[in-house]
Amino acid sequence: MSDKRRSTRRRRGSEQPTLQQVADAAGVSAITVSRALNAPERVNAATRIKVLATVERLGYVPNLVAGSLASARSRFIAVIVPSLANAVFIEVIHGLQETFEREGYQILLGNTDYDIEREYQLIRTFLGWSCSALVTAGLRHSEACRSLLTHWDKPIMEVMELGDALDLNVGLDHHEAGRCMARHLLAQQYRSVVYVGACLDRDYRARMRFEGHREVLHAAGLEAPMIELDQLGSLDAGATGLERVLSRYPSTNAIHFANDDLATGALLRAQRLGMTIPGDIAIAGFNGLPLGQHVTPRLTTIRSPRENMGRLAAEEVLKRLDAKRVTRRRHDVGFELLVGDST
Amino acid sequence: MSDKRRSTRRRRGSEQPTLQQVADAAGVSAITVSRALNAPERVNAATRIKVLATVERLGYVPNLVAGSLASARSRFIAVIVPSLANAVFIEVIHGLQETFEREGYQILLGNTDYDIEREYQLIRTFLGWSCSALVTAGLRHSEACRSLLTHWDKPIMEVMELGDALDLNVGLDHHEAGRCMARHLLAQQYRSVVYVGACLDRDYRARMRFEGHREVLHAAGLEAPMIELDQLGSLDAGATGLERVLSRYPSTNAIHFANDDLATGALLRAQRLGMTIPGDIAIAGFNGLPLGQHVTPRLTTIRSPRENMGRLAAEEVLKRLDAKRVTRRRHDVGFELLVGDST
DNA sequence: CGCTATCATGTTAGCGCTAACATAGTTTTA
DNA sequence: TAAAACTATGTTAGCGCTAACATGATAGCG
Repeated sequence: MSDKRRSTRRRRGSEQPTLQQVADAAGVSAITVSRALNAPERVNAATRIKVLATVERLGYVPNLVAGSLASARSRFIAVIVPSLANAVFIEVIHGLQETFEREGYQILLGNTDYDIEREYQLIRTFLGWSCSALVTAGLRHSEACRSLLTHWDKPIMEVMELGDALDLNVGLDHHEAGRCMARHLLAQQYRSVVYVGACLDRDYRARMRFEGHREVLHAAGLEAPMIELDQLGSLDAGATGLERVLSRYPSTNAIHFANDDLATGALLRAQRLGMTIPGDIAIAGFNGLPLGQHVTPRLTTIRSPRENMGRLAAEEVLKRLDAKRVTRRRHDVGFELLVGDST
Repeated sequence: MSDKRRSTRRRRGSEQPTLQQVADAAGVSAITVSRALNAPERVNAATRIKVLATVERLGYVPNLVAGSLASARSRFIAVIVPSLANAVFIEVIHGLQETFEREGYQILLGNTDYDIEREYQLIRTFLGWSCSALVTAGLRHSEACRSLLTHWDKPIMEVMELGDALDLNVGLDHHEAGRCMARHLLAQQYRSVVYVGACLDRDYRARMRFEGHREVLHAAGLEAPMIELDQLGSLDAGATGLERVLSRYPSTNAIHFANDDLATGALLRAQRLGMTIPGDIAIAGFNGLPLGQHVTPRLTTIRSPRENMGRLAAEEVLKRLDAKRVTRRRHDVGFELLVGDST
């Protein structure tokens, strides 16, 4: 029970060298190696070169877990999206990833499948990873989630939509987008317009667009019928949507779809059925995905700056992380009506 | 310099309670709280309930970084793909994510943009996070990357293609897929067939398919011209591809595209140009994306079981992590020729 | 030439958690 | 009924790294 009581009872998964071993091999202290790697300017050039050579020689890979624990911060950014099936989120993620990776941050990606409870679970887990910031899609969260986040002191970025955000906000006004398309359809003299969406309780931004749409139609003294599909945005669902409109509202002359996937699915189905667009029926979408611009007739839609939204969101978060500089909290990335030949 | 020399000099970002605080509040030791959370069956039911109630009451969120350091393993799975722009990888990721998340693993997603050096960098970083396993797309890696990985003792899964893998392998035979489609085109009596791909040096699986294709055409005594685009799979690139074929090989009667995006882009462009498919020109793709099945004529393509591939890969990795059970190392998920109306 | 300022590096003490061993209480077994 | 086996919980010692402070060397200054 003397000094002999050494501590050999330790695991050690692989035989990865540690910082200390690099330090010993280089003839410096551990902290110098740490600094040579993480804050090179704080180390004399000659020492730095010697240390980095040793790092190379031993094949040292820093244990980021240990580093994060010691410094109480990781270079993780939690990113939470409601779906991976939708190209929109992929592009936003892409914009985020590019920008964050350039600064050495790693994205932790979570997918809620449009389930607000799942968001809470994911956020809990992510907080446990000492993320440097959180980027999440949307402004609606569960109560538990809100209270968790209000006690959190790192940047929180809510993207996609605009409104009363917890912290930072980059997005666009979905009500206004819905109004915009409805006005366009009315201006084109369509009077019998159906809105078709999918799972609007979960994809509530699509519902917001519907509300804008309905407002405009009501203001013009028109009905605003709506059909809700139970399969989230897909070409298949769009085809189903078209058929349902045709059987339920046969006199319809325009369909306003909640997104481009649905709209394109409907457009392709209509063509397969031998219908003329926009002669027999006009079709409009939302998102401005490339697909809609490749079909003939080109789809009338609303383009949202998706990758840009990701990039801007990342930049704003980075600004905050850098200097805690006070930045504008809300950024409206806007949208653009893209008039194709389908309306 | 007596006992007074207490350690108050510690940061502590947010006022998150620690395991110890939960333990104190619940009147047990820290390890009991740890067990109540991570191995509930090792704690008496009454104690467990008491502890979990305290956890709830204090809003305790486990510090996963500390846990990972102490246990030398994180519940991270590194996943590396060459692109997010391609729906194929999204679907594989989806399959992986679903399966891994169910078992409480978190995916660390890396995107190489088809750059093999970038893969090495990403893997280095990911190893630093003590990932439990690595899933990467493809069998080709840089030398540095190979040597890094051969010294790593956790499961490595290479997906998408089949062959001489480092460890586990789930994929399909791209040479054979190329051959399969070429045989189909020959069987349909097309004799002047061009292969169109994009960035085949980076997307080398597309090149493998081309090689299979060429093999079959040569065996039939035919030329196998190829056009390489410099923009990765997109509808736009496909349209360009079509135009380039028409101008360079005007007598072509079938185009074998490296993937469905290209093929569909070409098909839609052909239609816009007023061409008949397959009358004027036949078009074939690869992947079996839904899009290709919604256009008219339906695209002839090869369906790969994408989500399945992700799911199977994840399951095999999990088996390994669970029990180190010896599993089959190589799984051929196969593919299926989907004869549409475009050939 | 003593004083402070700056630079380069080192020492110490944890970050919050869990593995491994230790201990006490309870049940089983021969 | 004592030893063995199991159950429930605790104690101890780090995991590998970095923050904060400490130290020593050199430079700058009037």
